[in-house]
Amino acid sequence: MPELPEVETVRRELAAALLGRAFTAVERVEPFMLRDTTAEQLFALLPEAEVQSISRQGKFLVLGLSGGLFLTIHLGMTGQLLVLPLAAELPRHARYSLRFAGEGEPERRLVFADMRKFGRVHLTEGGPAARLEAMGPDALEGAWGPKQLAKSLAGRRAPLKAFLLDQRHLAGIGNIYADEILFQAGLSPLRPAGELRPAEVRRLAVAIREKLEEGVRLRGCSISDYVDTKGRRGSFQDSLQAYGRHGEPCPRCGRPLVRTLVAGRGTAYCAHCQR
DNA sequence: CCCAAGTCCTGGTTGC
DNA sequence: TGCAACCAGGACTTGG
Repeated sequence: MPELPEVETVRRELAAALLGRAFTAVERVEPFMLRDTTAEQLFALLPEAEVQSISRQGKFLVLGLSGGLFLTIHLGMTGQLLVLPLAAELPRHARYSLRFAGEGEPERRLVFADMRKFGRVHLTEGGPAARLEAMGPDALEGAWGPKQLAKSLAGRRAPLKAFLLDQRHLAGIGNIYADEILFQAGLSPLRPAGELRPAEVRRLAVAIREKLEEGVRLRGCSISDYVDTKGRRGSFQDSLQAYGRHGEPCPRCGRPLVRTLVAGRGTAYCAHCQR
């Protein structure tokens, strides 16, 4: 699943491939993907727009284009953003394809492939998609610390894991990294979020940054469909300690990890080490 | 048939 | 009592 580290890996590659280059044509687009825009607008506005910046907030990518345009992209659950030469065939589940080129360069394609239909793209003028405004600070690069974390945790009765998955508090954590962060911090996913003691909040803050940094360093988690813009897998899946490992021994105490459901999501944790 | 899980939406509950 | 904030759960999607 593309979460913060996967999207950050894609962002870095897109920066190398796209910055300073311009879109030349909209080759294909499935209308169901579009938000805040229509296919007609996409066809009319995108060609000749130059890519001036590529940023990320949580799991959203934002391409700043010339003419005050912004392309906001979400990979959904199984979305892949691929940079391909024109000679390559379009992948099976290509949902949209944008041609681009730099001065005197051959055209290439930016292809969004998505087996399912959770991915979205917005073309807006003047700023990124409006829904980003409701999002909390980026969980890795945002300006937050234990103090702010304690503040947003305060009074909440929802399970801790549900809090981590809620993008309005911190942006970028999904199901895989939530399980890994909670294991690292030694905190139960079921703990009411508002009941953490100060020392536990500090442990949580450290674990969030450490696990996301590790994910970026390992170029993401390819446990299912995730690949980078060149189709390469990440390797964080080889370092998983909790996610998907229910029934296997806890890496810390050896007792079997258990599985439960939190916020409708499968959750693996150690009932002994995580309190 | 159930499971996987991103975000959005709805409707019910809580507490000031 | 009224109201906003909060929270749980369903919808959507397709392949294993």
